[in-house]
Amino acid sequence: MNALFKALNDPTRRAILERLRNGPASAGAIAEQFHFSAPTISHHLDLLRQADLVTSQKQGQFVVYTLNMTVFDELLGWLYQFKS
Amino acid sequence: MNALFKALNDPTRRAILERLRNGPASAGAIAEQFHFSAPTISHHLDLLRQADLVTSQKQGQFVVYTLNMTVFDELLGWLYQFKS
DNA sequence: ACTTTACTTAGACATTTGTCTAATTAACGA
DNA sequence: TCGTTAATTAGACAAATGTCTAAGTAAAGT
Repeated sequence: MNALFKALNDPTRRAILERLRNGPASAGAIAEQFHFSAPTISHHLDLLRQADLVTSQKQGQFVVYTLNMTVFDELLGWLYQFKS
Repeated sequence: MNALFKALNDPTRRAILERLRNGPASAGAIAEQFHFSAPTISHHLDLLRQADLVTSQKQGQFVVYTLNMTVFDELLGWLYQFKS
């Protein structure tokens, strides 16, 4: 839960998630959209993975990141307790 | 949106929100539950207010904090775009 | 009036965070 | 086998964050 909120607490990481809504993408393809260095994006992807918001598979040279939506259920569950 | 995720990215602040589910409470009453100093809790409450997650009204000596659930709709809306 | 109670503001400080450059690893292509 | 491309790891650094103590403000009690 901590890792989840931590991962979501950054506009770049949220934008990456939104990017991944359109389907899986390689680290490089993701990085192209942002004006940050590759290591920075790599670090963001790492935090997203720690929160289990994305998964990654190595495909040849590339590392393909995929959105994992099941984690959102946890968040929805937490939110739901406030909806009386 | 930034203020919202920022406010949620701390276990103490989330615990305060959960405390407030049981109804409004004064800053002091909230602070009693935690082993942090009053200024620290006051600061957390400030961040929650900045995110509009709580409102505060002064009642005599006391400052009563109330959960504002309407903000969760914004979060639910953001989440919803991922639920294909 | 003075003291106490409730809370916030101000300022300090260690830790965490987001970013960078440089170096490293791994796969591909000629 | 060598150079290129894709990505991560390592290390540095400024900025943001969470905590504290001390000081300030304001309402209530006596």
